Amino acid sequence: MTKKVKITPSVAEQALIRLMRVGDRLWRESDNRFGQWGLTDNHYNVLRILNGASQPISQSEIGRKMLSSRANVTKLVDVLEQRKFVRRLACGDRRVNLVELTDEGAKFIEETLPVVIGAANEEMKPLTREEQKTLFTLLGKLLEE
Amino acid sequence: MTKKVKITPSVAEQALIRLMRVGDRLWRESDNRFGQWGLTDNHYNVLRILNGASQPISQSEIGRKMLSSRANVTKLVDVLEQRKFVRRLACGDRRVNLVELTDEGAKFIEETLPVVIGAANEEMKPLTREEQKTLFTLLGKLLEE
DNA sequence: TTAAGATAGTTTCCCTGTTGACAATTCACA
DNA sequence: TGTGAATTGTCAACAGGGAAACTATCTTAA
Repeated sequence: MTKKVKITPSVAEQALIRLMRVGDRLWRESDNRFGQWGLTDNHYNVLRILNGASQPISQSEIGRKMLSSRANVTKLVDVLEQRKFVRRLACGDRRVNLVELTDEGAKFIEETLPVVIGAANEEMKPLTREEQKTLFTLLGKLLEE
Repeated sequence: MTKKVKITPSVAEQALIRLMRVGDRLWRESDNRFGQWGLTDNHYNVLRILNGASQPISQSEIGRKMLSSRANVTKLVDVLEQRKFVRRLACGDRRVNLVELTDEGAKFIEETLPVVIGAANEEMKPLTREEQKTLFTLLGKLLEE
């Protein structure tokens, strides 16, 4: 038996580890779910962002909103465009591509939404509505710097 | 302007989205931190698991504890062994490799621990100790099936 | 006006992790 | 006892995402 390091984790660390664990599990399950439609979680994320935006937005803006590299946004939009869920528009600034949700993309979101919502509710079922709210606000505090 | 889908997210969904966001951020920061020592978060994870185990444990056991595929555990242990942080032992069952932390591995953990702990505390600073505890228990409820 | 710097998107290369196939070994049970 | 099923670790192939280099374009300031 070799030497071991005695570690007594603080509350902060324990909470942090669980956060990472839960997050990891959610990302996996989410990715599985979207795989069923030949997409990644991140692909869907782009669709949701575009659906939520009041106007077409640039790729770099998308990248900023989802913490993804510009390079990756290019790829994501590529496949979404190939699937006709999304359209690239030229605009005044010739460096930028504005991206817009197509009707087909909106239809896709509409059709898949029940599944996504159902999964989320199922996921959070172990918590009461009140607990979900506290969780929400606690996470909010962590998110703002 | 194309058609949009009207979405009014439930509390469950909102909490879930924040969970994924926070988790994602923590994994990124964590990976950055360990990159400084030429390791991945997951490499370090293996070390911590071995340090916490009372005896050498098999690779598949490691994989189970960290939700990683057997194939990946092979690679992780490969580099840790190359770095002399870890040792593979034969055992009764000739299919399995028992893995054990070396003294050098323990030393590495000991030296890097302050940084890791400091980062965790910094991360959770926006929450009071009480809030950290509630967060911890709420996540616990989500983790057990 | 023009030259230096900033910004957007793409491409290429690399790293990490998963899946599936495989060989070696062990287990279950007829 | 012996045969089919399960388990363990490894390898090859593949997919997703990041970083850096590159081009095109725009902005700023002299």
